[in-house]
Order: sequence, then structure tokens, then C-alpha cells
Amino acid sequence: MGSWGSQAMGSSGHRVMGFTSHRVMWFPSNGILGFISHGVMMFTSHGVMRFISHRVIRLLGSSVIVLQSASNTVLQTKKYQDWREEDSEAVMTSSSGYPRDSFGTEALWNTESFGMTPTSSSGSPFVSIPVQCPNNNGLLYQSQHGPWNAQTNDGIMDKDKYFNEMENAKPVGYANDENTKILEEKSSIPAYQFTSVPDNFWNSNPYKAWNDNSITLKPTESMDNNMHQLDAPIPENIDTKELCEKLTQEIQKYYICRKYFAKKVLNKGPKVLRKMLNDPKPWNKLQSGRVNYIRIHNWLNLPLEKRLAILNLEFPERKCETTETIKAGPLNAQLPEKLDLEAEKLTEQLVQEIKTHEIPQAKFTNHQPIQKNLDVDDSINDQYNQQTLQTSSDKGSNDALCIPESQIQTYLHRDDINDQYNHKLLQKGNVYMYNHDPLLSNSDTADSNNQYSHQPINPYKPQPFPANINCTREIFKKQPFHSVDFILNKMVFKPSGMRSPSLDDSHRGDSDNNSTKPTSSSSSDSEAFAYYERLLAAPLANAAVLDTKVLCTSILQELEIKKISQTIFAKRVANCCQGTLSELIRKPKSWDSLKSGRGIYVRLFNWYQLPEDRRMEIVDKKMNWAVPEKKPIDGKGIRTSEAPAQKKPRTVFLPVQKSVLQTIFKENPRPSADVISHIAQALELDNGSVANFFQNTRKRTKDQQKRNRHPQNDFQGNQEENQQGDYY
DNA sequence: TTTGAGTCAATAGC
DNA sequence: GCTATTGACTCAAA
Repeated sequence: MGSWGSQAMGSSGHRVMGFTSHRVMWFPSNGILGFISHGVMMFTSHGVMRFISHRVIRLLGSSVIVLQSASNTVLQTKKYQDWREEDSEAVMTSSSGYPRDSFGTEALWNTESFGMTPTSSSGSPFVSIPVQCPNNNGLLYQSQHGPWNAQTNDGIMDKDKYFNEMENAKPVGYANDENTKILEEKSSIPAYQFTSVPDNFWNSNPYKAWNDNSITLKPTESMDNNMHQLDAPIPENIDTKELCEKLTQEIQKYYICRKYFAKKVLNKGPKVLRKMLNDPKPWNKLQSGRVNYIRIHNWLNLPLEKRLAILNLEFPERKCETTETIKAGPLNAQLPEKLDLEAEKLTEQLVQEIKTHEIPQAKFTNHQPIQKNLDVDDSINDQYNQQTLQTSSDKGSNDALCIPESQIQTYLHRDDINDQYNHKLLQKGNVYMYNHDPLLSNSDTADSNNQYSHQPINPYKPQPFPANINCTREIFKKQPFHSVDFILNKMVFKPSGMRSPSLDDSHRGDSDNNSTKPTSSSSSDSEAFAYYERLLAAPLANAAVLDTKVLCTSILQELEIKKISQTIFAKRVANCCQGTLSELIRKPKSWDSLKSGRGIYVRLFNWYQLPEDRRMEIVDKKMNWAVPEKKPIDGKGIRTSEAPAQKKPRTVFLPVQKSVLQTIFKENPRPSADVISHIAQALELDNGSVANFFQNTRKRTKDQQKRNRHPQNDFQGNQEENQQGDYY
């Protein structure tokens, strides 16, 4: 819409360089107006008006700003909502890293010396240029003579004059999405062109097109942007001190996170807000800084519901909210730096409390509704009919109730002791991490990992504990595998005389099937490995539920304590590669959210359940197991080796490409093929890599969000969250 | 044909 | 050398 033209006389005729704002974007959240053009960008923000040539802002998706140099190097990307004044400053004043054109960034202020004149060849202002400038209340202003009139006689732009112009200009309206679209449609002519006749430039100039066929921007429409609510007309005067005191009270009253307040209301960082609150400047001393106070003023004047809505509406992943909630609770007073509590004592106290007050465990932790399947008697039938698996994350939230191993007597999946401990543990309020149906049995197929999704029904056959497995009961008692039970969620009681069918019978060394462990000395390693493979691949019982979080914590501890490398463990135990294992154990998914991916967790569980010597033998570096070809997991086909598809070399995104992709993803995680193609072209990537990026990022974002909903399942996420500060 | 889930495996980072 | 991250790939379901 707005356009500026200049002519630089070259030796070979007229070289007309036009810098025309082909697209105009108004960033309502911070009062910055961008003129987007194909060759030149002119930028206006509070008190700053600079000219940068050969910068291109491309609109990708709906509102992602991509700054590019003339050579298409991407300089910076941001969502327009995130664009701050300092970004403009940085872009416009930086010379390093940003290729300058021959005029330099100060060209605007000294147009004459570059042969650029705001006047036409006739010497008088040839064009009146509509200029959009936001005032402090977020309105676009139009000035018919804007910057041209602000020029001094010697060709230098007078900033004060320019902004006076702006102040006197006629308001146009909010440049909301609709208006932006209108403006975009108006601008489609390349700005940079050579012509032998100066007038040609003006004739082809979108400015002319604009004038010839002017359009009217729609007046302020319904507020689709919260900021508009904060951009109500400016009050004549604001007592900033009083305002800040009031805001401080509100922040404390509603446990508002300052950081988010600053972001959501002011679109500024926490420091800006902190400075304002600590040291409010008098209104009459303020200039562009008034906008912050105006927004606070307007925010405070909104109804509470709206006020909070503004803050809540876009809380990223509600992290802050979570923190606030936590901080708000009397139970969540700040912890001393060092806890002088014994975990066992604490656990005991908690268990006692729960018993005394009959607090449902599920309710105790994480405010989860009481899990129906904790109710042993009522839930049996439902489980069998619906096979509803309990989320391990819900269960995981009961971690606090896990009784330290030392307090639990050795618990084996043995007929003669199961009931005793089962009873005890239930009484203690312990939550089992394994859920099995004693009336149903294991799948017969030893290596089918898909069973956890399909759960075939087989009659359960009680098996005696193998006498010939090279592991005495004493050894078992010494092993930590009693804690295995914490990984199992038992939905139902165990009828006496039945042991847990958590492992396939082969694991038990059942004499009937001759699967006793061949010792390394008497049999080949491959036989031994095959034996272990059967143990590890043993399916869980039907309706079994693993608490993946507890399992993974245990596994991680084991790996760390026993110095087992993930690489070996992944190959020998998990039957996957190291990277996959790392991700699976660091970021476990809840059992019920797993589809075909339960197999690896079952293998981990089966390994963890083994006596220590067996566990260590499997992962012993010295043992050179002939690892068999990768078994098909979850019914998926084996990757055929006969026709190895040419794997595309891994693309290493340049930081700037990554940055652009991430920015676009935030705006539009699901771009169409056309947009992908467009992005790929702009970033000089192939479509496949861009598509992969979006695919992978969607998946990983989704996983992360799931973990955020159950942060106890995210080891890393917890740490990150703890690092967030500046909350009240 | 597109998308999600699961995974491999290259590689960054310590 | 080890682990975490992440681009590429496969398969199945929509």
C-alpha cells in the first residue's frame, strides 16, 4: 500500500529503484509496522524509522516473518506476534551479518546524497504516500504526506516532523487479518525494476494502483486478537505509580506469572515489567513507553474474566499455569534447599496418613479420579469385558506411595507367598504396576510383541517354579526384582494356587518344554542367547499393565549402577538400537497410549525380573552373543535386506533453516503440500526433508504434550520446568 | 494418498 | 566412548 520511490541516475539511462511496500503488516501486539516488499523493506516502529534495502520479508503461512537478504539468505524468522521492537532495531541497525546495499541503512535519513529524492523530477512532491503508523492505542494511521513532508530542505528526514505527521494523520483502522489480506492483494508488482523512462516506474507502481483503485480498510472488527482489547483509546493521563501498585496487587492476588503477564499483555520480557513495577515513570516523562502503561491500564479495567482469559488463553502448554497452581497450594510451599527427610519415613507417614484418613490413592496424587480398577471387587467384570487399560501415568502418579524396597519383604511370583504379600501391599495402599488377569493366560507365541494390543485369550496354566533353573530362591530374595511388582499393575486379586503369569512359561524353565537355561560352559553361546531371548520375548499376561515410568526409572538406575551401556543393553535386551532405547526409557509413554510399541517395555520388564546374575550375563560385554537378526516387532515386517532401499543421506538443517521451520511449525504444524513446497523452495531444501521435519515435529510435539500432561513421566521435562522462574 | 506410530541410525554434544 | 537428539524410513490405518 504505502510506497516510496526513488530514482538513482545511472550512467546507462535511468535506473529506477523502487522500494514499494507490497505487503503491509501491522503487528498489533507491539506497535510495529512492517512494510514488506520484494526488494526493500521499510520499517516503522515507535520512534524508529529506518530503511533497509534488499531485505525481503516473506510471508510463509499466515503470519511468519522471514527476513531474507537479496541473495535469499534467511536472516531471521519469527512469528509476527513475537516480533519486538528490539528485533526491528537489531535488524535495522546491524551491519554485520546483514548485507547492506550500496546505500546503507541510513539512506532514508540522507536520501539526497544517494541521489534519492523524495520529489519527482518536477521538483515537487509527486506522490502523496499513504503511510500506516500505529499510535499507542493500536490504530493504523494514514497520512497522505507522511514521510515526504517530514523531509527537510536538505533532504534529511526529520524524525520529529515525521511523527508529528503521524499523530495528525487520520486513523484507518486495525490492520487485522482481513485488512492485511486486502493490503496483500493490492500489492503484487515487483518493486525493483529497470526502466528507461522514469514514469514507467510510477505507472507500474502499486502505489498508483492503489490510488487508482483505492480500497477502504474495514473499521475495527471483532477482536480476534487479545491485544486489541488492550488497545482501547488512550486515557489522558495515567497515574503510573498507582497503576503499578494496583497491578502488583492483582499479580499477587491471582498468582499471576509476571513473565506471562509481560508477554501476554505487554509483549515484553519480564525485565521490562519488573522495571516498570519497581520504578514507574511519570506519565508526562513517557513517550513511546506509554503504550505499556496503557495496556496495563486497559487490562486492569477489563472484567476479571477477560483479564484472566488474556493471560490464560495462550499459555504455552500451560506450564506457567501448572506452576502457579502448584505454588498457590498450601501444600506446595517452597521446599528447603536440602530436605532433611528420610524417604522411608516419609513414605511410611504418607501411607499411614492415607490409611488413617482413607484417602483414595488416586485422589491423593495428581487429583486423578479414583481409578475404578483399584476397586478390586467391582472392576473385575468390566475389565474382562472392556479390557480397559489403566494409564500408567495415572498409576505413575502414585509413586509417592511406593514403599521403599527395604520395607517390602521379598515378593516372588510364587504361589505360596503371593497372597500374603498381595494382601499386605494392597493394605498398605501400594499401587501395583502390573495388571494381569489371573484367569487368562499368556499368549503361546513367545515372540509376538503385538499381543499387548490384541491380548489373545488363553487358559491360564499354573506352572511350578522351575527347580532346575540355576537360581535358588535365596538368590531371588537377594535380588532387587521384588521391586518388579511396582512395575506391575494388578487389577485383580490372585486366586490362591496361581502364581503370576507375568512371564512366559519358558522363562520358568518349565521342565515340560525343556527350556532350561543352557549354561555357557555346556552349550554354545547362541543356545544360551536363544534361551535368554525366549525369556526376554516372553509376553505379559493378558490385561497386564506395566507402569512404564517406574520400569524405566528402575532400568535407568540399573544401567547406571551396573555401568551397562545403552548400546549393549539396547541390542541384547531391548532388541532395538541405542537411540530408540534412550528415548524409550528417558521419555516413556504410558502403557495405554502405546499401540504396537509395548514389546520393548515388556522385554525390559522381563529382563528386570530376572535374577541379577542372569541380567548381568545377558549384558556382559565379555559375552559375545550371536545376536540373531532383528526380529520383527509388533507384526511389522523385517526390513528386507535383499532390496536395501537407498537411504537418503541425513539432511543437516542449517540453524537458520531450522529456525524458519520451527517458526512456521508453531504457526502451522500441518502445512499443505503446496506450502511445504514453497517453504522448501524458500529454504533451498527438498520437499521430503521439509515434510519429514513437519511429520517428526508433529509427532514429537504430541509426545511432549502428553508427557507434560503427566509430567511425572518425563524425567527431563521436570528439570526444565523447575528452571522456570520469575513467577509469583 | 496422507498421516501417525514406531523405529533406525547418523550425528551432535558431553 | 557414551547418550540424546533427530532426519529418514516402514508399515498400517484412515
